[in-house]
Amino acid sequence: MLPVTLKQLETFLAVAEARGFRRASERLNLSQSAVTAHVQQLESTLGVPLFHRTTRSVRLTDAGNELLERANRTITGLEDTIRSFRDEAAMTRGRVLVACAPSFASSILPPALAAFQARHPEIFIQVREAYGSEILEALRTDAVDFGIGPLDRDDKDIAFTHLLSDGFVAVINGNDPLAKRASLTLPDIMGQPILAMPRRSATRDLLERSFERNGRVLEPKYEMLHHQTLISMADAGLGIAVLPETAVPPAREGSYAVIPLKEPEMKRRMGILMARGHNPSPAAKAVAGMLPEFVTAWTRAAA
Amino acid sequence: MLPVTLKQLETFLAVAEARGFRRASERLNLSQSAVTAHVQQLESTLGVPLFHRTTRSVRLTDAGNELLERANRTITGLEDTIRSFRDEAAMTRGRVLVACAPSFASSILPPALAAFQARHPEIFIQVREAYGSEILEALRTDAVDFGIGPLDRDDKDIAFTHLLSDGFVAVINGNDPLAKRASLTLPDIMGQPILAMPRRSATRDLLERSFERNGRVLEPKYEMLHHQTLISMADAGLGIAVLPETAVPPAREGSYAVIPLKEPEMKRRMGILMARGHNPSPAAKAVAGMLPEFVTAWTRAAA
DNA sequence: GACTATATATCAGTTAATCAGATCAATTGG
DNA sequence: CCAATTGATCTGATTAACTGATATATAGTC
Repeated sequence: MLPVTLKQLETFLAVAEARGFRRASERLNLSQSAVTAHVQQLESTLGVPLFHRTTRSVRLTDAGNELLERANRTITGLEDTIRSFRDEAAMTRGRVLVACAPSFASSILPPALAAFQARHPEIFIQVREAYGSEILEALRTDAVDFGIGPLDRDDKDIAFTHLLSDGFVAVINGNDPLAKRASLTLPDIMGQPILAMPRRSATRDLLERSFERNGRVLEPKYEMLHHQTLISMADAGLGIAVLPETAVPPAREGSYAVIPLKEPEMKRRMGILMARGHNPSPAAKAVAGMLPEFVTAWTRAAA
Repeated sequence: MLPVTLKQLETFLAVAEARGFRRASERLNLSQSAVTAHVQQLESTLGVPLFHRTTRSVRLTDAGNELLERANRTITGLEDTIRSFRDEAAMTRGRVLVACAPSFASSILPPALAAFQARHPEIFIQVREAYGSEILEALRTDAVDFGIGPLDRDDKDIAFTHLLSDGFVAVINGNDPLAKRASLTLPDIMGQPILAMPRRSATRDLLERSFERNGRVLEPKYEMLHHQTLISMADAGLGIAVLPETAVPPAREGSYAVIPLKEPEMKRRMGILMARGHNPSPAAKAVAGMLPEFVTAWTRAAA
């Protein structure tokens, strides 16, 4: 353990600058005796006198001059460090990495990020679109600060904060006979060509399991990576796209129909995923913390 | 005043290296609760979490990694500083500047310096030969650590430590009638050609004042800068050299005679001169401190 | 599933360090 | 010569720091 304290060094610097113990004590809001004690402690641990003192003048010794330089560097360095970390805490600095499920990334996240960036332009936010398993992997390796996605199964390494329960919708060409229905069931669409997400995605998994529970096998006609592609294909009358509702922009007049899929209930719980024991930075905490508000705003707008 | 302490930083470093609060506490000879407290204080003042903690693992956050670097630099820098000053205190480093009267510099000082350098080869000692007034000037401007010379008059800015009382001797050619005398008085030599030091020297001053008190004026035949020159000239029969006894090497067989000048007593008190309020470095203190021993050795040898 | 071992967090009590205030000695300027 | 100022020193009181016991959580084991 180091035999000096920062107080001693700061006192020393103050005495050197103020050229007097008494003046230094006033500047430090300390008693003069404390200043004397600190300097004496320093001199004793270093084994070298630091000041030539008479009652009328205080001058640095050669050793004192050397310490002045070194101590100044140390103290200002520490001040810089503290300031830098406080900036990060005040979120005028820092970076946040998020792994986000594609549906959320394309719907609710953008306005939330825009609002955050408007208030904290210095924070660098990086979003990576990822499927459920990739999100968990990224969390486990500390590659991201937190994830946004579905909770597959309870994982004791992952803390889950619920954001919304996401239903599924069917997207169909406006002229399709089914387009007029207020809601659809799985049997309604089983005969139709299905446009689905690729196998790796959690959405696809959920859909597949629902088919299996109803004694069918999901055999998509097309398998597309991007939601927008699926929607465009459904709009073109190529089939029925089955997508999480968050992934589908509200239908414009005279275009495709968006119809909720009911029976069986296929809900996936979307939320914030964080590695248990992961201590989020202030910026990460702030980003995650503002999400619920934008979720409710989005659900209100969709209704 | 800085809101962090070195203890906190050291504890943080220990936890980071030991990857655990408990192991760190053992390494620091501290209780685990103290370690926890220190880290929490750091996190609180910086506003940023430093560790991801589970009961099983302690990992640095991004902020923690940054602090690790900075704190390491700070701590090792301070350790270097302390080591450097301790080296100076242990006199394996340092420099000493001395202003010394010529007589002392040519007689007692050399063996003393040799002995000191043998024990402390790393200390750089610089000796400047100087007359009394020059020594005082050097002391007042902090140009030297201490001086060795005569004390002209009491000066409240100068602290004096007595080393020896230096008498005067006459140096005469061995065949001179006066050479057989056991001692001489001022009237004995007043008729003779005098070989004396230049006007600026304290020795010359003292001699001049003694002549004046006896109603005479000192009119030296030759005025030489170096003691050895005066001695050689006296040896050659050119006159009587009047010198402080410390300035004259013991006479060799068959050469010039060295005869004490008595009546009037002309003694000058030689000693260590130090600016009052000047805090000598350990090395300077050591050099000054070993002088008395060599003074007694010299006077014993001369007797 | 219960149990053990191990980890950090928390709290209360004690200890040690720190500081303020008064006093002293030394020095300077009026 | 006196008043004012400065640094050193001492003592009592306050504050901060540390320890030890306890609580809580988790991973591994039988």
